[in-house]
Amino acid sequence: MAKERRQITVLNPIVPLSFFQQDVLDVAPQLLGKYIVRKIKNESIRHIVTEVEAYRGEEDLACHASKGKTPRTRIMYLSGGHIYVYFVYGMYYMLNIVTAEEENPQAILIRGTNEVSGPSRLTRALQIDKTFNEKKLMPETGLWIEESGISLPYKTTPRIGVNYAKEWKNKLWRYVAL
DNA sequence: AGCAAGATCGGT
DNA sequence: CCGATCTTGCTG
Repeated sequence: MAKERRQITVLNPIVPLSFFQQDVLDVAPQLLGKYIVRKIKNESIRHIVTEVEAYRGEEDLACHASKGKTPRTRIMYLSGGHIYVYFVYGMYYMLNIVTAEEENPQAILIRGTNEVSGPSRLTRALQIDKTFNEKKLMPETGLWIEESGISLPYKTTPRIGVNYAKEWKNKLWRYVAL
């Protein structure tokens, strides 16, 4: 007689797209401690988000949308939960999550996890490139966010690499888990 | 069509 | 501190 086996696979709840459809300054700190999950073939890579930055609207000179709606920035005008990936310095992919409602251009740059430090290292580790651009955070995409039940304490600092952004460079919109 | 700058990283 | 490397948006 076969031994009875119960499959006790405790799944972390998937964070719904609606979570991202609120102001970026509310969403960004809440993202710390959550899992970012990347499924490649049969393997699921799970990192804990530890560092993010908020980019908020056309008036924010550090935000790409400060140039208005262009071929590149139109992704930021989609509803929260869309994925915005862009290419910089000729070699690096940056992963962002769009927030807020449609036509309100905001996004969160994911800068680091418990496994990697630096936004480009993250996309390298999770094998994320421009093919994810404009897709949504969901299992079908191969990239999504899961609840962890943990809310990490954090500090805020100015955003990195945006010294061109006049007074906006001083906004404390970088959130780093302690 | 040409140009300057960029939400970075790794090596001096 | 500096170079790599190429997309993007702006200028003309």
